[in-house]
Amino acid sequence: METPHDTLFRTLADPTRRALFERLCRDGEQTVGALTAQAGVSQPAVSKHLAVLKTAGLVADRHEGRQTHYSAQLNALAPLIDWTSRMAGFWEGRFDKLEDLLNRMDQ
Amino acid sequence: METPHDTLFRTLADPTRRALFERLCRDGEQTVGALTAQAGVSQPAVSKHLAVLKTAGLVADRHEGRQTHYSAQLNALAPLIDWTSRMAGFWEGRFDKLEDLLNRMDQ
DNA sequence: CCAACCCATAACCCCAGAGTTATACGAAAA
DNA sequence: TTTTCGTATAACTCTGGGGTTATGGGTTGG
Repeated sequence: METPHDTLFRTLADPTRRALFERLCRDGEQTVGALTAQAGVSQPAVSKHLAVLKTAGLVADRHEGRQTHYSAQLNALAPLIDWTSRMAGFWEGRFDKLEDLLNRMDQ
Repeated sequence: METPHDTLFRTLADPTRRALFERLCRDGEQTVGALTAQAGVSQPAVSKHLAVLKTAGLVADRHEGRQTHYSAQLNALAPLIDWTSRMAGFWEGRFDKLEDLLNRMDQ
């Protein structure tokens, strides 16, 4: 069986795929064509990556006529945050960890 | 060129390797033998994974006699936190995001 | 209806990398 | 010194999965 962490890390490990997800986070909903234009790989490759992202719950698709719009689903990152927090929790106290996060976000 | 995010995600994508890192976070410093005993793979495989983790800065090694002790380096997770925060930042305001993180840590 | 278009799927190639066994190397023990 | 132990490296195999081109399946426009 594959845990949510397995799925997330594996899905985000590929640079091309992660770039697609980042773009959807940055620029919002995009069509496959728009994504392909900047992906640096062929359209079928983009479609496959989007399918993987969808399976992982990281994106959602919306069909409109003959084009498909994809959008990022930020909730799917929750297991990643959980995992990081847990790893951090093994080390330092809760408040230290929080402080770190806040400082990091401030800069 | 490979960004810190690339390295981190790629390194943590493998379940066996991530399990090794998690164990080092949980139980602290461990010898290769101790890690091998629970890894479910051969000792050379464990050594290779540890080498990859070391290259990524996720672990440090300490030689004592004929055994090598490995320990987790939590600082190396910083780019992962940065990345997650940045993705979250594209979506919601800073306070909403913070609230989410706090809620998540509370449970 | 037919053509052009957008996207998904099929079929295939190729290689990075995770696993193995065998072996080399340094340190402790005999 | 010789042997045994702990770990790293070498050499190799093999599978997963990311890339490609070709094609299918709806959808819009002429």
